[in-house]
Amino acid sequence: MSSTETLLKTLLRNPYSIKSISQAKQLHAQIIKTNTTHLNLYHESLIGFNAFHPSLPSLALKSIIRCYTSNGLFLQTLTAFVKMWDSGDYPDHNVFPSVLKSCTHLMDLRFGESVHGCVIRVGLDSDLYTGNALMNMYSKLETSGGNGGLSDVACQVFDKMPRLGNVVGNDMCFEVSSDGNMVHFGRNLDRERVAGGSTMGCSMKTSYVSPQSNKQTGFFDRFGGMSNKVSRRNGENGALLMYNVRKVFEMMPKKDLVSWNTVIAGYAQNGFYKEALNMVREMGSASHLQPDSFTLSSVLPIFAEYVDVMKGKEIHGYAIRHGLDTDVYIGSSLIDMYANCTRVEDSCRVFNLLPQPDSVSWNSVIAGCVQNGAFDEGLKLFRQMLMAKIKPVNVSFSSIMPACAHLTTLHLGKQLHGRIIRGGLDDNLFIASSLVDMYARCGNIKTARWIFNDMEQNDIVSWTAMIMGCALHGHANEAISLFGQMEMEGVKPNSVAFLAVLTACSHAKMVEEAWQYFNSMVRDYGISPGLEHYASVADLLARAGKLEEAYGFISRMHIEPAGSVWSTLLASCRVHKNIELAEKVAEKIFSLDPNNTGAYVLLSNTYSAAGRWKEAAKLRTIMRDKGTRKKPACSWIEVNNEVHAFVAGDKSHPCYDKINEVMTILLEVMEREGYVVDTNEVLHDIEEEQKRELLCSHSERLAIAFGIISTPVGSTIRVTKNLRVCVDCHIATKFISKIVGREIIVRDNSRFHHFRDGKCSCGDYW
DNA sequence: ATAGGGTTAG
Repeated sequence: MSSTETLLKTLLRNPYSIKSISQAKQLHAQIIKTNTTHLNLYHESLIGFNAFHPSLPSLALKSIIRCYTSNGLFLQTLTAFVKMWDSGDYPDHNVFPSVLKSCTHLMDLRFGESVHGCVIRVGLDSDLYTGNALMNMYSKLETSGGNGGLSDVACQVFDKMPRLGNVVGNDMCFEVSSDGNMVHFGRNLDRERVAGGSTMGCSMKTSYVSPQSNKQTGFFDRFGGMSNKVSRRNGENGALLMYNVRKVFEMMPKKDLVSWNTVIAGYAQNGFYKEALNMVREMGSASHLQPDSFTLSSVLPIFAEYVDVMKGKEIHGYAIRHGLDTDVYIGSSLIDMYANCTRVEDSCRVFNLLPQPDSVSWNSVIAGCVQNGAFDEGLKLFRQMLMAKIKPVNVSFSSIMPACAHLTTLHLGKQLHGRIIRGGLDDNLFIASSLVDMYARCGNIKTARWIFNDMEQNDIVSWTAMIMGCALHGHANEAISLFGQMEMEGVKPNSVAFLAVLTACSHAKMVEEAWQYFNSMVRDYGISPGLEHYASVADLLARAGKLEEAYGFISRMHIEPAGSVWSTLLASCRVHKNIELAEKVAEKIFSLDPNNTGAYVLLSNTYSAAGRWKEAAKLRTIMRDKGTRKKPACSWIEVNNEVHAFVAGDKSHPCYDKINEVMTILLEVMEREGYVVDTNEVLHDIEEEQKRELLCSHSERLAIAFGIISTPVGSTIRVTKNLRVCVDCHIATKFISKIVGREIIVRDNSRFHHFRDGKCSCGDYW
């Protein structure tokens, strides 16, 4: 504490040292000028001080209230307000906006309603600033439920706090409908009508001191209040929602741009999109006011959610014409809107044009990239953000973590986790869920489970992350058991959760169980299956060898099957060498997508596998004529933060000689132990020895061989492939894992095969 | 006194 502050405190503690109002005013001015960290202390002192100088308190309290609010000391604001009210002094138009703002931040609707009562009583209900603050409060705190205004969660917080005294026998001012909702307010209502209801008023006899005065922030983040755009999107069912905002608005004799913007934002945030847009129009016609940056950044999220890029662009154009396109608020909304419309490049363009991107702009563009699958770009931007000295916040971590999860870069994820813990952010629901997902996807199920168990509440997202992690890594039984536990704990599965459990079934060849879940989803939960659910079941049937059944299932889908759904069946036709069906399926794919090169290759390989070289060659000719090229199968492994990628027959790696040496030795041992190269699947027009060589230089095997020579003995080898693992490689890797005594994890886009001691976690179900 | 960004998807 500085010497000035000490002096001030001493003066305040010795009220007799102050002799006149003017001296007091000087002191007071000094308090406001001084650093406000210890405002709390000053306030306490001031209260004592007031007792000796009864003429002073109102003056001091009035300015200190504004001071508290502008420094985020919202509870102190309310305490001071109560003191002021108690002292019988009327607050003025400077006080109410601050007090109402504090109520809004503390999510205390009931206190706010009381304050509204005071506003009316004092006769300030026509004050512009006060009205605006009132509308803001109602639009943020009122929910559609009939519980008198507070959401369940908010009630829990609220009930723990000391309340104001009961309101009995005052001349206040709310009319209450039978369901407890306030439907009208006004002055001088008949006392009798108010008495029996659940009315709140403003006889503030008790003081308002919360035990939580040290922890004033955090409500919003923890309970997803107004900082969460999803949680308040409940406009469909809330007839009463926005009623009071509207009412205040209509009663305001003077409205300015802020008033309009507040109502528009209220409508937009509560899901009344049509009304919000109508108000923008009305604002122009009725008041000749032009939309400003506030208006636009309230409206843009509507088009983001509607995925209406044309309307979004209109706004963008308007912003440019009015020189508002470099505004960070509009910029962030535009970034989000474009990203939501899957136009990440446009998001980046907007971002790059911002002269001074702030934390939210950075987080918007990072989230935009990650949500559209541009993981590397997201990570790059995250690093740039750190270099720009922008401190990562909650949102930053939960936005970037999925990038680590999908790239399975465990070391990066762990680094971020470290930062999260050091920042004390690990109890955030979003962050914890994203961590569970990251660890689970990286195969670190134990750590995922540990974080999962440590969470205060497990919602559908964290459950699903857990289930999906188990499913992808072949722990089907654990996934299914988790799903059961989730249902038992009353967490209702959604379509993503069902997808996760179906994936688990699919990975373990559990056909019966899959049907059960598929049917239960429709029957018990009324969720209609999406493309992914169909794809998952079809994939399961096909891999299980029930090819005809899979064909029938896909044919009977009630939505158009995408090429990808047919493709998994085609891949299985190849594995099971069913040419007739493969031809039928390929036909379907070509009718949907004539240039699907993957299908040409698969069909051609199916012919090869069955020894029908002519047809295979014919297809390759067609492909060549069409000029289409399949993206080559590619595998990669990360060693020391460096990615080493391989394609089949790849001799370009600097360590190729070593790799080749290892593979030759391995092949010898493998064949001695019973491995037979399945040469059937390769082209017929090359020598047998060449076939062997070709097979033994699959991209997966090159990557594994490199892993063997470049990573510590005993450590896990992690390889990723951009296509499905092939059968021959699968068998070979089982041998390799046993011979070198290492765990090998091969990921083929969607599933992880854990090879250990000659076995694979998937039970040879490829 | 008003506005923008986040977790699960074979």
